[in-house]
Amino acid sequence: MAKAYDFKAIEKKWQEIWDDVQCFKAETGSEKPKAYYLIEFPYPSGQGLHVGHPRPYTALDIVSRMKRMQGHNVLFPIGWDAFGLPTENYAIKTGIHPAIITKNNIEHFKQQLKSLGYSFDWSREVNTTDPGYYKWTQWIFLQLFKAGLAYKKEFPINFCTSCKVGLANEEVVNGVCERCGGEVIRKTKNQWMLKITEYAQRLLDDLDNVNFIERVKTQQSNWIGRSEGADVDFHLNGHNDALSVYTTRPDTMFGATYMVISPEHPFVDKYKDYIKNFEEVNAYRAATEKKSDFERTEMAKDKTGVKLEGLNAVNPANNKIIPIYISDYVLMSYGTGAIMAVPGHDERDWDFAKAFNLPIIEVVKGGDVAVGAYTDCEKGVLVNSGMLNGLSVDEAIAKMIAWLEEKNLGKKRVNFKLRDWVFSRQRYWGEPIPLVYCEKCGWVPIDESELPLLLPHTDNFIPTESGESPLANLKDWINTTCPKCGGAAERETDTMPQWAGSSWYFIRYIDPDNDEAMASDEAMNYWMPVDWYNGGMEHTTLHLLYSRFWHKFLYDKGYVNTSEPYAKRTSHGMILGENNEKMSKSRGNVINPDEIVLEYGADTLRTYEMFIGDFEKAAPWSMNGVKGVKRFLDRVYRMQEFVAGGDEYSQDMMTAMHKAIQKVTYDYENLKANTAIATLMSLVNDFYNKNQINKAEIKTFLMLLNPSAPHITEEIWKNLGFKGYLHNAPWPKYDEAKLIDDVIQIPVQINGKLRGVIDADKDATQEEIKQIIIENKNISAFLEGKTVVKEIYVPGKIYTIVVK
RNA sequence: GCCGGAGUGGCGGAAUCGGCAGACGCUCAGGACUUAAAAUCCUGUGGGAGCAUUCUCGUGCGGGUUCAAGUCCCGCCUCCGGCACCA
Repeated sequence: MAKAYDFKAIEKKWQEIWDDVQCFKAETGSEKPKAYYLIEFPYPSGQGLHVGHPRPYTALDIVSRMKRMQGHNVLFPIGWDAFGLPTENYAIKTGIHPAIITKNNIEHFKQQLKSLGYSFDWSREVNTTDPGYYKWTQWIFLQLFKAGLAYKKEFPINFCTSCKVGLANEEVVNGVCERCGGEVIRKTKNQWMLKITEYAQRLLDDLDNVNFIERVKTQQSNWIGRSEGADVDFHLNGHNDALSVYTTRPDTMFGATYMVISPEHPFVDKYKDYIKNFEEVNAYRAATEKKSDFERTEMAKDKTGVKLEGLNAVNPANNKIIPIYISDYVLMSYGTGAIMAVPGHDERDWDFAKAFNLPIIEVVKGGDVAVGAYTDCEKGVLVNSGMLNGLSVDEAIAKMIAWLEEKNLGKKRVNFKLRDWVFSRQRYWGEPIPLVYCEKCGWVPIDESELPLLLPHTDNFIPTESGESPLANLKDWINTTCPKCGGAAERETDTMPQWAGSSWYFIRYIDPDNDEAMASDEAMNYWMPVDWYNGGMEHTTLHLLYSRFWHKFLYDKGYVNTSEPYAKRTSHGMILGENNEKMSKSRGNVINPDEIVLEYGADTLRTYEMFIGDFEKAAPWSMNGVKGVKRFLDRVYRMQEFVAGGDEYSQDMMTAMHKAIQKVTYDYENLKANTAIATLMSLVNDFYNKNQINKAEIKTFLMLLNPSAPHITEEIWKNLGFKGYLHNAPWPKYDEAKLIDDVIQIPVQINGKLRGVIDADKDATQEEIKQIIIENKNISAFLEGKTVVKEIYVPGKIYTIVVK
C-alpha cells in the first residue's frame, strides 16, 4: 500500500529540486531548435494573484514543458510591469513609498507564482522599475525623440478628476476612467505625444504577415480605422482663404448645401471680426468646452449648433454660396475639423439639416431624401450632379477626385482614426522623461551616457493641485544645465505612461543583464521573434499596438532584426465567479488561488484551470469542478498500487495509448488542454476497469500528464524507479499503424437512420462487411422486401444503404 | 449603425475533413463499504413511449443541398465582445 497523495510535501519538494538543478534555464545559442513563449507579465498589485492569471500561464507552461521534452530550447520568461497608477494611488493613501510597495508586491507575487510550479526561467526575471531596465526604456524614448517622433503639444486631454492624471483615449471607457471609474473631463495640457500615426499603414498592412487570431486582427484594424477619401478646399466667399474638409464621398459634392466646422476650429477666431453673431458663437463654444467627450458623443445625439453669420463658403462643384455652422458633432481631432454637409446622403448631416431647416438635395438616386439620408453606395446612381450624372458611386468618386486634382482644389487622401499616443503622465511612479528644457535651445535630450536618469527619491509623491507631476516640487532635481549650450535648464517633470515599459520587455528577456544594449545582436538573432504570445483581449488595442509600433521603429533604425515582434498571438477567456459574473470584491465571488493550492494543491489548480472549458471563452469557476480534478489526481496517484511489469503496452490498451499520445500532443499545442485532460481521464478509467496498468503504460501516461500536473507525475515517476527526471524524459511517440484497432465497430445506416453497429476486421472489404450486415438479423430486417438503391462504404467510418 | 464571435442535456463542455450527437467532468438518484458520517467504489442519468429486444423526437428558429447536416447554403432570432456623430 503506497502512502496517501500528500500534495503539499510533493509540490514543495519538486519545486526545490527544479530550482536546484536549474532545469528550465534557456540557453542563448544552443544547437537545439529555439522556442520563445511569452505570457503578459503581471502588474504586481496589492491584491496578489487572481485565479485569472494561472489560466494563460498554465497553458503556455504546458506547451513549454512539452516542447522541452521534445528537444527544444525553450525560453519561457517572467517579469514585472511595476510602474503605474494603482501602486501610486495606494502609496498616496497609506503614505508608504511606491518603491517599497512594489518590492513587497513583487515578493508576494513571486512566492505565489513559484507555488504553482511554473517552468519559468527565473534567472531572466525583469522589472520595469529597475534602473537597469528603464535605462533602456528611456534610451528608446530618446531615439524616438531624435527621430522626430516625439513632440510636445497643447492638447485637450482626458483628465481623470479622481486620479488627477491625463489619460489616453484608450484609457477612457464609457466616459469614465478605466482604472478608477472616476469622472473624466477635458483639460488642456502640454503633453508629450508619440507619432504612432506615422506607422498606421504599416501596422495595418503587416497584420497580413503574422499569425494572430482573427478577432485580434479585426480589432486592431478597427482601431486603426483606415478610410480613403479626399481633402477638398471650399473657398470663403469674399476672402482669399479656403476651408479644407476631408470627405470619403467626394461624389456627393453637388449635394453639399452647407458646411460645419468644429467649435475648436481656428477659423472661428481667425474670422471673428467678420462673424456678426460672434457672441452667440462664443457662448456655444464655451458650452462645448465644458462638456466631456462622453457628453459630446454619447449623450448628445440631438444636433445643436450656431450659424456663422456673415461668413460663407463656395461649393467648388457648382459655385453655389453656402452657409457655415459650428457644431459639436464635428470633431477637431478627426480629418480637418471641418466637413461639407451632404444632408441627402449622410445621416448626421440629414439630422442637422432638419433641425436647422436647411435644403436637402438628392444627388444619388435610390432612396427618398425626404424621409432620410440615402447611404447605399452599391446601388445608387448619381443625379443632379452635372458631369457626374448617370455614374455609379465608385465611378463618380474617381472622376470627382481627378477633377479636383486637375483644378487644384483637392487631393486624394487616406485618413486614419488612430491618433497619436499621449505619452506624458503628471505622476511620480513612472520613468522620468530624459529631456531638459533650455530657454535658448528648446527641448534637448540628455546625453545617453547619463542614462538611466534615476527617478529621484521623495516622500512627497502626492500630485499637485494644478495637476503637475510631484517631480515639479523637487527644485534641486529640476534645475540642471543644458547639455547643448551649458546654460541653465530645467528637467521635464512628466513621467512615462505604464505602456512604456511593457512595449519592449520581450526584448529584455533575451539578454536581461546587458549594460551595453537592450540586448546583444547574438541574442536577438537567436531568439527573435517571439514565437507565441498569449494575452488578454483587453490589451489588443493598447499594449499590442504600442509594442508593435515601437518594434517597427526599432527595426527601421536597425536595433532589432524583425519588423514584427510576435509571430503568433492568441488570447484566453476570463474566469468568472461561480455565479457567472465577473469576479470582484464587491460581488463577493472572488476565488483566491492560494486557498486552492492550500486545500487541493497546485497540480489540481493547474489542471482544473485547463479543464474548465474552451480556453478562448469565458468560463465560470466551479468548486465542484475543482474537486472532480482532485479526485482524478487521487486516482492517478493510487494507480501506483496496481502497476504490473511490461515493456510494451498491453494488447487491449495498444490503440488507446497510441491514440492518447496523438491527441494529447495535438491538444496541448493547440490550446485544447481541456480535451487532452479528458483523454487522460478516460485512460485512467480504463486502467481502473482492468484494475491494472503496466510499466510501459504508466510511463507514457505520466509523460503525457506531466506538463499539466508536473509535481505529482515527477513524484510517481521517481517512486516507480524510472530513470532520471520526468521533466527531461523524451516525449512519447505514437505509431500511425497502431491508431486503429484490429477489430473496428462500423455503424450501419439504412435510409439515413442508424440501425446497428457491427464488428469487422479493420481491413475488411466492402463485400465482407456487407456479408456481416446480411447475417445480422436486427439490421437485415430493415432490408426485407425492399430494393437496395445505393450503398456507400466510408472505410472505417460508416456503412450506408439506401432502400426503396 | 458597423465589424467580429457564439447559441448543443440540469451545469461546464466534446464531436480536428459532411459520417454513431452528448466524450470527459460536475450535479442528481440508487446501491456497496461503515455503528454512523466523510472519503472511496459500483450502477444509472437528453425528452417521450414500452415489461422488454427496441421505437421515436432532439444541437436557437424557418427553409434548402446530401445516402448522411451540430458541421455546408439561403433567410431570420437571441446573446457576448469591440468600434461608433470618424465625415
